[in-house]
Formats: sequence, C-alpha cells, structure tokens
Amino acid sequence: MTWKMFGTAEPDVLTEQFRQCDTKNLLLRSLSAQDFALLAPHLTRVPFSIGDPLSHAGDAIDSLCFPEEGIAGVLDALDGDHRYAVGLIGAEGFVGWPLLLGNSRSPYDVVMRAERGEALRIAAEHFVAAVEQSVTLRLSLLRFVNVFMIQMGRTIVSSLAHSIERRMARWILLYHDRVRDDDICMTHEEFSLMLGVRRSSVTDALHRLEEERAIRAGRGRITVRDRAKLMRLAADTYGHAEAEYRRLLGDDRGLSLRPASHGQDVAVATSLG
Amino acid sequence: MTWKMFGTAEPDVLTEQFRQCDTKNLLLRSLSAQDFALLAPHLTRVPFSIGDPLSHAGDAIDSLCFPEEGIAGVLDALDGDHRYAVGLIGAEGFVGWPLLLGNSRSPYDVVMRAERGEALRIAAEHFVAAVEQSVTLRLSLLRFVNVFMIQMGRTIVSSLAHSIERRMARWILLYHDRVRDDDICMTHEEFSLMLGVRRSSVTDALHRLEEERAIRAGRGRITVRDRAKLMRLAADTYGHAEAEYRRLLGDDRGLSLRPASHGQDVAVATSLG
DNA sequence: TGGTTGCGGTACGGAACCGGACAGAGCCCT
DNA sequence: AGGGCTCTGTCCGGTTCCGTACCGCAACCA
Repeated sequence: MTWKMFGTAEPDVLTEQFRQCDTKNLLLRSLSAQDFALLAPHLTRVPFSIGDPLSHAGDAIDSLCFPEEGIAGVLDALDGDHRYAVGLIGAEGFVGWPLLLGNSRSPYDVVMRAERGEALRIAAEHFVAAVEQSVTLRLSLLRFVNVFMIQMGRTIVSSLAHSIERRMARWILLYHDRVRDDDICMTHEEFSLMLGVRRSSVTDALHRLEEERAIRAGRGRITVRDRAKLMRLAADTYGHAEAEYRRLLGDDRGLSLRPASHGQDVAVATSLG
Repeated sequence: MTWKMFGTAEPDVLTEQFRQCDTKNLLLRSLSAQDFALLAPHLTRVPFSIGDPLSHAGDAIDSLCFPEEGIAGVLDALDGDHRYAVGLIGAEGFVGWPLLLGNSRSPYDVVMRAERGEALRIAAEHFVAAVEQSVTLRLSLLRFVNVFMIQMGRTIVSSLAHSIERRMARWILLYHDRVRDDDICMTHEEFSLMLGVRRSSVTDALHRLEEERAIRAGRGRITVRDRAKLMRLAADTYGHAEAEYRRLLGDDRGLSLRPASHGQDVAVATSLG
C-alpha cells in the first residue's frame, strides 16, 4: 500500500490520483494542499536508469520532472565535446525550471546520475496552467530556482579558488544529500568529466579523502564514512546553498535536506512513516 | 530636455514621472506600455560611483536597480576574504532578482564596476506589487533571470575548461557589451580578484591579447580594438547567453546587446535618437 | 619640485594539474 | 575456469599557474 504500487509502468493518468503524502519529492510535499491539488491530477510517476536524459539542451521543454529517487546532473557543454556539471538536483527540487522563467527551451542537458531513479512528471501545459493559478505555488517553485542559482554560484567560486580534493569533497556531499544510503555510484571517469579534471586526478583526490577516513572507495562506488570530516574538508564550498534551502523552503514546513550532523534523514523518514 | 535633467540629486518621486523613452535600461524599454506604467511612478534615478554597493550579501533587499549606465559586478565571497565574479549586469537587466524568486535577502554582493554609473531604483514593495499585478511584466523580468543563469553556467564551464587568456577575452567582451565606448576602466588587480587569478597572470594575459591586437592596454584602462578577434579568442565561452537574451527579450522588440559584428551599438543608438 | 602612492612589468622557484600511457585488479559472460 | 572488458592505480614529462618579490613608472599632491 505504498507508492511502489504505481512504480513500474506508466498508468493512465486519469485513473490514478496522487496524495501528497505519497510522494517523496520534498518540494511537492512542502506545498499547501491546495497548491498540490493543482498539480496532482497531472502527475505521472516514471522510472529512470542511469544516463537517461531528463532534458536535452536546446530542446523544447514538454514536461517537467520532480525527482523522488536518484540524482539529476545539470550539465553544460562547450561545442559538444565535454560536458561539465553546473549543479545537481534531487528530491529537493525539480527539473524544467526554465519554463517558469519564461524560457520554453532547456539551456542544459539534465541526466539521471543514479542507477535507479524515479520522478513525477507533469506535462508543460498543465504545469504552466497551475503556476498561473496560484501565487504561492509559483513562489515555492521559484524559491527552489533561487537556491539552485546559489548552488551554481558556489560551483563557480569553488572551481576558481579550491583544489580538486576540496571540490571533490563538495560534490560528494551534494550527492550524499540526495541519496538514501551512504553509497554513491559513480566511476572516476564520470567524476572527472563532470568536474572538468583529469581522471587520474580524481583517483588521487579520492585517495587523499580515503586517507583522511572521510570516505571508502570501491569499484564504481564511493561510500561516505565520516560526513562531518567531509564537511570540514569542503569548508565554505558547502553549506551556503543548503542553509538557504532550509531557510526558504524547509524550516516552517518540517522539511530538510540531510541534516548537518551525520545520520539518516530523520525528517523525511518520520514524515513518511 | 534629456533625461540628464533628473540626474544628479534624488528628486521627489511623486513630482517626476519617467516616460519609457527616457530610460536607457533595455529591459524597461522592452516592456509594454502598460507594464512600464506599473513601475514608472516609483522609479528614481540614482548615480553610482565605482565601488558603490548595489546590494550586500545577506542584507534584506529593500530596493531594486535597473542600470542605465555602468556595470554591476555580481560577486560571491568565500568566508569573507576574496570575492569572485559570478556574473555582470548592465543596462540589459536589473539587480535584485532574488526578490522575484521569493528570496528577500540578497545572496550576493553587487558592486558598481564603472567610474560613473546610473540606475533607476524602485522600492521593493512597489516592485512586488507591480509584478503581482502583471503576468507579462513578471515574465519579462524572469526571462532576464533565466539569461543570467545561463551566463553563470558559462562562467562555470569556462573556469573549468579554459586558460586565463580565453577567460579574460570573455570578461572583456561581457564588459564591452555593457559600456558605450570601447574603454573598460579596471586595474589588473581588480580583474585578478574577480577572476580568481594572480594579478600578474592578468598582466600576462592582457599582453598576449595585446600582441594579437585585440585590445590596447593603458594604465587602469583596457580599450577594445578588434572585437571580432576577441570573440574568436573567447571561442564558445562567449555568445550563448547573449543569443538567448536576444531570443527571449530582444528580437521582437528591436532591442539587443551589442551586435555580433564589430561596431557601435546601432540598435540602441537609433532607438534613442 | 620632490615625495608618496598605487599600478604595471618582470622574474624565480615551486605546486598543482594535464595529457598520455600502461599495467594490474575487479567484474561479467560464456 | 578462462577471456574480455571496464575501472583503477601509477608513472612520465610538460605546462600552466601560483606565491612572492622587486623595480620602474605614472599620477597625484604639497
């Protein structure tokens, strides 16, 4: 009797109606009941595999996704060869925000970066109709856009000012915030492409983080071992955007990203129970 | 009988009423007459000197600025020491967008980066009231926010992928787009702080650009000499955000940033005549 | 006119990181 | 068990860029 019953196939939208407590997307859960009701009739749960595109740079945005499980990497490309990560989006946000900003075409590639992802999808026309009806709905979604901009700003300054090791610590934390357990499924090669560094530089940086006992590295997997130490290593590259998220979208609604101290995501776990 | 009559002191808001053709801010000019009328009664023209803050990180946003002359540098700080540029805003946009995104506090320092700046200022409460009244007004402003996000994304990938020389070419173009003549007033020291590189690296990069005859360098000033060559040197770090601006806010209203080819800003000049 | 200050040019050693390459180690498939 | 593949660990020289320092020059001011 959990949401899993909707999981695999795409059901006829009209026959299913999501309840707000059925979704694991924090942004949707933070909405008022009325605002959620504007979106709910048009939501469809869809599965994603690693590498699946959620949106493609230059294409028209015909639907938006509210991730429930997994991580969406937002990538910008230079002339089509390498693609670099400008940010990450998980269950705390949504993909397709340019539509909210009056741009019907996606400026970025957005790609599922976890082996098993799930998202609630809504068609663009229904989305636009809903946000035009409700000021508060629009505001909640725009607040997430604001937080994402802050995350991008941090990406800029950390890439300008800090070593690969510190930036790695930051990205691992960004991933860790958005997965259930402590495992991050990603190869050094994928990390290197997203961070814009050499593959073996990733290897070296991970070794140093491992020596510090902050993580454990396996083949195609990184396990967070000491989150507090990672945060110390990431220093001021991490935490600002997350605090803004809590301030703007979290506090008064009992939601949060993974809490500052190490541990399971209590807020989500209890509110799901 | 030009707008200059309003220039120096701050006049009593109620006694002056801007006409749309009186402003040099491209965003305001692109609005419909009705949308402009919502803002106009509350606009005040204010002068800025180099270094003047338009907004301070963490502070409440009590007013917004639509630049007419000069350039606003958007800076993010790490723990208070160095500040790094994440983007530039001139007459094509406005400062204070977080308010539009449901955030009443500025995430960034915004500082005037030209010796003589001017902007139309509006109090936050009047701004909010106006954008809540008009969907089209809100959309135009949000479109600018969208373009600014794209500019930030480009800042990320260029800082990850490209040499100082190329990134310098990009920033010079970003400045050049936003000033009337071909002179950019900035010391190597200021450039180095904003780009997050060593001061003498700026000197070296400028020398190389000068050898290519793309610019001329003077004391505290850089003069654009061959814009086309600068664009070739900047490669794909420049042009994407600008094209999006034209697509979303320019084409159908006869506005544009400095055109792709070398020359004076014809569109603005003629529409002002 | 001469001092003061800030800006620009230059130099040097060292650190970080790159590009490329290669070998071993883990994993899957047959 | 063995073959093939991907991922990881490691090494090389070379380059970019940093940190620092020093000096000359321009602008400003008394």
